[in-house]
Amino acid sequence: MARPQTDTRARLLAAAIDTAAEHGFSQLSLRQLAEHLGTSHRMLLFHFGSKDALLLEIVRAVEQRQRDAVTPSATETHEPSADSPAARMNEFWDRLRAPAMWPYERLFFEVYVQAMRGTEPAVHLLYHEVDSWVDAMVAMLTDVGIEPATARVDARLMLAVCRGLLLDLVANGDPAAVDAAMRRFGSFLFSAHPELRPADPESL
Amino acid sequence: MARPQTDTRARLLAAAIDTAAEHGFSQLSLRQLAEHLGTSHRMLLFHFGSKDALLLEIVRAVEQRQRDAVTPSATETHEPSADSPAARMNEFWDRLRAPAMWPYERLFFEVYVQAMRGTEPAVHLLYHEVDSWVDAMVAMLTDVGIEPATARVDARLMLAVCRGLLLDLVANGDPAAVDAAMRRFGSFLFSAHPELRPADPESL
DNA sequence: GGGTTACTGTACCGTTTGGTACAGTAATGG
DNA sequence: CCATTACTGTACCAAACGGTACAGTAACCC
Repeated sequence: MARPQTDTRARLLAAAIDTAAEHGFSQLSLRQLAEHLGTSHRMLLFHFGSKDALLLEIVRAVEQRQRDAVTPSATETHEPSADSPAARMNEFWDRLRAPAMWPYERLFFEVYVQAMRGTEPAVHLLYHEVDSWVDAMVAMLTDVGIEPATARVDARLMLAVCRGLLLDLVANGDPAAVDAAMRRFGSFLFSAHPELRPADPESL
Repeated sequence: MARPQTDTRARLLAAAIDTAAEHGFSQLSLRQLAEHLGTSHRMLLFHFGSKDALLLEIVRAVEQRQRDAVTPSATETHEPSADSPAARMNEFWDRLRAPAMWPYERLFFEVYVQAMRGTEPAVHLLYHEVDSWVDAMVAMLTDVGIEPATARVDARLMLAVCRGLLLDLVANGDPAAVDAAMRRFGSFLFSAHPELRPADPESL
């Protein structure tokens, strides 16, 4: 047993992220985490060096997930605006609101709140957080013909709507009410930009 | 010295809320808090019984602040729709986005995140949280003539916009960008409800 | 076979945590 | 004057925390 080197470490990290998503990030202790993972806190310190180093890797994973959520996946054939704007936004929202994502959204908000307090491992999340989301949404909106100046404001607003509705959803668990509010926002957006309106208005 | 009974307690609680708003809620320890308050953790336990009891009182105070923020203050003469809808919404947002409120909004989000995890003293926040906001905004919107069915969806969306933009604001501190997004949302809302549009479009 | 590398368990360290025991002080009410 | 009430400081407790020391064990390479 001299080979693996970083194999167990990667397995532990993936399991640690899931555990943090499921049971909480801010109150996490190495001993509790190790118990969930079927190991000892001694092993976590061996593989990650310190608690902060482990938390930092979790934060980086959350950061990566946020980027992946907003960036069109590289596996798909990427033809610019293959689908209608409405279809792309619906798909985007459907991915975010899926119940399977709730633990990871809770994890995101937990890290975000710690980051806004300046707590050390979490603060790295904020470095490009809002900017990268806004940039990605601006790209999505300009891609379909909205002038950049307007797109930037619309993108920031849409980001806020997504975050606010997710905050509602993960705490209250009422998808129908949240979906209705998102559809309403879609209709606002398409009223302001009639050129984006889908042929079939029911798809909103 | 037999009189006061609850005087010091009230003073300590008010100071504890400010300290939690300024320095954080979730990582708070009785000893650190006592040091900020110029007393000892022994005193906090004497006046509040336990840490959880103290945190619960802070949570209740956060709850109260949220209700006060959304309910028109009782000190003002309360004539229905004395001001235009646009003016009332502007006033509402101005109150929320004031830098002096940032610590208390951070405190709110911190408690909210703990509540969505089910953490014990914080969870009381959620019991009537979204409902009371939505109800108050529904009242504001129906008050100016919007049919209740639409008002409920609009209110939930507006709540999400406020929360999302505040989350952006308290973490990134860019009032201009956030204000622009809120104005954009206002224009969306007033396009959907032309009867609410103010006489002076510049007031948006 | 021997040394190196990768990993693991046990046992411990100092510190901080929420909470308690207990003695003491100071003012009021009878 | 004395008992009660309201409060405060000191000193302690067991538990949990992050982190370390050290002695192993098991697989691989030479």
